[in-house]
Order: sequence, then structure tokens, then C-alpha cells
Amino acid sequence: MRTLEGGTIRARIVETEAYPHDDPACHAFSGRTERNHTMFEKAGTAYVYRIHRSVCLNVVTGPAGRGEAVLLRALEITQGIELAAELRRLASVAKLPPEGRQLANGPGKLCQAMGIDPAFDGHDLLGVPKRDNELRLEPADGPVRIDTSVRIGISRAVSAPLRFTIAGNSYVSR
DNA sequence: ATGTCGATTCCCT
DNA sequence: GGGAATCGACATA
Repeated sequence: MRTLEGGTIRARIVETEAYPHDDPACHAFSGRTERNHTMFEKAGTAYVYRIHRSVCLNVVTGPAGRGEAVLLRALEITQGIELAAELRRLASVAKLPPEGRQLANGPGKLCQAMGIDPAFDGHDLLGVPKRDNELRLEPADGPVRIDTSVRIGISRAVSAPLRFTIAGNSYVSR
């Protein structure tokens, strides 16, 4: 859930990738640096970084000091679609599939659609909600069927089956 | 100080 | 499916 001045956006996480601490593709693999240090925080912390012109959001999963996280790759926006489209600067590409599929079907796109910037790096996604400008994780609505596949866009540990998508969901990145 | 390289996206063929 | 854009973090010197 994301609350900002313009309103509230709710979304369901439909696609993720895992980056375990002992995985060569994990940013924390070669130790702590200025860029990845929030990955070593406790589970539930946001790890936000820039790549090219985009921003990516990860949720730290390991205990403090471990350095592992899950990258959010796609969202199904369930509330505040108009605001999300505005943040993405898309005119009216905002309904149900297949039109709204392009709204948050990528790591950078979902951050833009939710108004997430590097200022959220280190933010506690499970903590007490603030009054505004908040980003937080909420419990899932129910059990879902999960598909497993290979991660996208990386050059190391290419064949590790660590990409997870909600089966049959049309909002995944591909 | 300088060079390399993306956990991406968009546009083109 | 392929390549360019583009910039900060990181490694090397």
C-alpha cells in the first residue's frame, strides 16, 4: 500500500525474484558497500537502488547482517489506478488487462507507478504506518498458485529457478 | 581521475 | 529479439 498526497494506491505483488546472500547475482554477494548496505538490515526493510534511469524496490528477507532480498518485478494495481497512471505519465492506459498491464509490469515501472524513489531505501515496510508518504507491505488476501522460472536480465547464476509469478496472472512482466 | 557495467526501458526491425 | 540510452556505483590506479 502506498499513500501520498494525491491519494492511496493499493497493489498486489504478482512477480518477484529472490536474491539469496550466497548467490553470485545478489548485490550483497561480494560484501557490504555503500550502495547495498540496507540489504543487510532486518527483514521487511526496503532496499531501493537506481539502474540506468529506473528505480528498483526490494524487500529484505534475511535476518539482519545476512544480505538477501526479494526484487519486486510486477504489480497488479487494485486501487488508485488513475493516480498510478498519472505517476507513470500515461494518459489513460489504466483499466484492466490487457490495457492496464503495462502500468506496473516491470521493476522500474512499478516504482514509478507507486511513486517510489531512492528516499525509501532503508524504510521499514512492516513498521507502524506514518501519517502520509507511506509505503508498506500488507498481508496477502489468500493462497495463490505460484509458478517458478528463471530470473530476467542478469548475467550470473542465470539458470537458478528464483523467479516467482502468480499462476495465470496477466500483469506479470512476461 | 578514469573506465566498466548493469536485478531496465523504449524503440526499431 | 536486438541495441541504444545514460548515470551512478564500484573497481582500479
